[in-house]
Amino acid sequence: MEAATLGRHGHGGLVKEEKIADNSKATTDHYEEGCKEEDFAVQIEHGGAKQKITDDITPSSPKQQDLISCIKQVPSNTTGIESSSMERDSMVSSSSRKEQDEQLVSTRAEMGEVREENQRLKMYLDRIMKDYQTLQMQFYGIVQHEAKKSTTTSEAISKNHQQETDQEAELISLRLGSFSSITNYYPKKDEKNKASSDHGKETSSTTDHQVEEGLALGLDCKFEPSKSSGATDQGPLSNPSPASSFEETNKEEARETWPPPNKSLTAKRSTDDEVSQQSPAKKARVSVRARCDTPTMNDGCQWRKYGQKIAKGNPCPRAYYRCTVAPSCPVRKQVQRCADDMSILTTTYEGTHNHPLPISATAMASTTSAAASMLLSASTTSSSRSVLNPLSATTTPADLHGLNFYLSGNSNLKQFYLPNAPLSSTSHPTITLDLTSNPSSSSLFNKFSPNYPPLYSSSTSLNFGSSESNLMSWSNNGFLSYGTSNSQPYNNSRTQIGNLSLGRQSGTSTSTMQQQNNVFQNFLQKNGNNAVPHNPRPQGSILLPQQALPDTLAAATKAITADPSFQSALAAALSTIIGTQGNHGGGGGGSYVQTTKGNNGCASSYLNRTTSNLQPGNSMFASSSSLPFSNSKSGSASSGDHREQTN
DNA sequence: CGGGTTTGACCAGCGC
DNA sequence: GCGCTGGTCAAACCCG
Repeated sequence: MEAATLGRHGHGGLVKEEKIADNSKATTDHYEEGCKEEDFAVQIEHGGAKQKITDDITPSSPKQQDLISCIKQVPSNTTGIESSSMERDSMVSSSSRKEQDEQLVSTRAEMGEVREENQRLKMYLDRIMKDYQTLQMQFYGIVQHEAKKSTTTSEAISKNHQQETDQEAELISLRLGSFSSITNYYPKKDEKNKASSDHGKETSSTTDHQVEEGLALGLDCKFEPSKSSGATDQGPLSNPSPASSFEETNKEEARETWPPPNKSLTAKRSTDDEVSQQSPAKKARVSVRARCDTPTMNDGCQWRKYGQKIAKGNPCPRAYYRCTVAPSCPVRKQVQRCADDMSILTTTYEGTHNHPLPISATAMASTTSAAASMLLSASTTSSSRSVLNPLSATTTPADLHGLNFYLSGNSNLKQFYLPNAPLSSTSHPTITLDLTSNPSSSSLFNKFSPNYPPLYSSSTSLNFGSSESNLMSWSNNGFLSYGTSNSQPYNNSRTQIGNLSLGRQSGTSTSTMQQQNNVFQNFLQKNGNNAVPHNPRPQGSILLPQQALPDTLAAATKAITADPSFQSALAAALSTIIGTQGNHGGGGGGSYVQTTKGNNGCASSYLNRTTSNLQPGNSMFASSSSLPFSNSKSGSASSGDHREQTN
C-alpha cells in the first residue's frame, strides 16, 4: 500500500490527500492497462455471464466511462440488428450476429471487471483512510502528551486541550478576518523552520503539518475524507472537499497580510515583502473588552510592542502589538485602556495567524474567529434591513440600525439584531466582545469576575448570558443578550455577563462579501446545517443579499451559536480572560505563555494599585514596570508627533 | 549582546 | 490642499 505509507509519512492533510488520490489514480490506471492485456481471459471468464448493465455505474476514469458508453450502445445496436434481421429474414449472416454477441459478451465482461476493480479500489481507499485516521489519532495523542508535559498548570491545559481536541476532531480551521488558502497558512519553508525552532515542543520533523492543521484558525472547512466519503465513489479521489475548492478560489488572496503595505514602507521592508500584497478590503477586527488588572490580556500568544499612540478621545495611549510567535505572522493587536474606567482593557485583534498556535492561544483565537465570522456573516447580508423576527415587539429595527431575526431549533430561541450602521470610527468592520458587565450570581463566570458594576457601551453589543434558555436578543440600546429568557434580556443585568458589539462598516466591498460568503458557506456546510439552502453555484458567484436573507443569515447565526466548538471556545476564552483577572488557578490563566512584558500604558495608577494583588500566575504582568503614564521622560503618554490631546 | 520597549518621525487615508 | 488621525518604522534605549 503505497498510499497508506505516504499517508503515514505525509506532511499534512492536504498533501496526504493529494498523494492518496494520486496513488489511487495510479492504481486505477495501472489496472486498466493490465485489463487490456487480460481481455481475452476476461472474455473467457465472464463470457457466459448474463449480467444486466445498469445505469448506476460510476466510472472512475475516462477509460471506464468510454467503456460504459460503449456497453450501453451495444444492446441498442443489437436490438437494431435483430429487428432488421426479422425484416430481412435470413438475409443477415449468422457470422455477423455472432460477432455482435461476442462483442456484447466481452464488453459486459469488461464491465464486470471494472466493477470489481472499482470495489477493490474502494476497499483500498477505505483502508488508507482508516490507517490515516488511526495514525492521526496516535499523533494527536502524542501531541497531547507533550503539551501536558510542557505546561505547568495541567488543569488549564486540559481545558484548552479539550477544546482543541474537539476542534481537531472536526478538523475545522478557524481564521479571523482574511482568507487564504490552507497551504498558505503555513509559513514558507524557511519561515516555518524558524517558527518550528521557536516552538519545538509543538512540532516534530514528521508531523508538524498536522499540528498546524489542527491548530490553524480560520473558517475554512476541512472535512475528514473518511467521514464524508468513505464508502462512496465520491471520495477524495474525485471529489475535492469544499475546503480545497475554496482554497482554489482564494489562492490569489492567500498571501495577503496585515496591514496593506504602502509604497514607501514596502520599499523599506525586507522581511515582509514576500507575504505582503495589497489587501483588497479592510479586515475584520475583533475587540475584546474586559476588566483586566494586567497590562494586556493574556491570550496565550506572544506579542511584541511596536508602537504606541494617543488616540483621539482617549487620554490613554493605544499600544500596538504584533504577534511574534512566527516571524511573518501578520496578526496585530491594539491594547487600550478605557478612558472612563481604567480597569477596562480593550484589546483589538486583527489579522490571521499563519502559524500553529500555542494551545493556550487557541481559546481566544477561536473566540475571535467565531465572532469575526458572525461579523462577516452580517457583512454579507447587511445591505438588507429586513426585519426577520415578527415576534420581537420590544424592539424597533429603525432604532437599531440593524436586523432582527430569530431562530428556533434545538429548543433554542435566538434573536439577533445585526447592526447595519457603521458604529466604529475606524474603517474596519469591528466586532466587540464586551466582557465587562456585571455577571449573574448564578453565572458561570461569577466566580471569576470581580463585582464591577455593569458597563454599557454606546455601541451595539451582544451579551452572552448564562441562563438556561439560550435566548439571544438585541435590545433597544444595541445590546444583545444571550442566554436570558427574559423578554428584555438586555435589562437583565443579573444575567448579563458581556456584550458583543457588532460595529461593522457599510463599505464592505463586493469581493470581500463574496469571499466572506464563501467562507461562511463552508463554515455552515461544516456544521452540517440543513437550514442552509444548499444552493450549488459556481465558485465565485455571489449570493445576493436578497437571496441570502433570511435563510443564510439565520442559518449562519444558528450554525455559529449552536456550534459546540464556538460555545466551548467562547467559554474557554472567557474563562481565560476572566481567569487572568480573578487569579483563579482553575481558570487557566496562570500557565499561559507570556504575552509581553510590556504594557499598554494609561492605567499605570490603576495597575500600581492592583498589581500588588496579582498572584504568581500573573506575575508576568506584574513585572512590568515602565508604563507610559509613569514615564518621566515623556511627561505624558503621548508618543510620536508630539500630538497633544485636544479634546 | 540579543531581544524587547520607547518614542520621535513618517506616511496614508479621510474629511473639510 | 491642508490638517487631523491612525498606523508603522526604526534608532535609541533598557534589561536580563
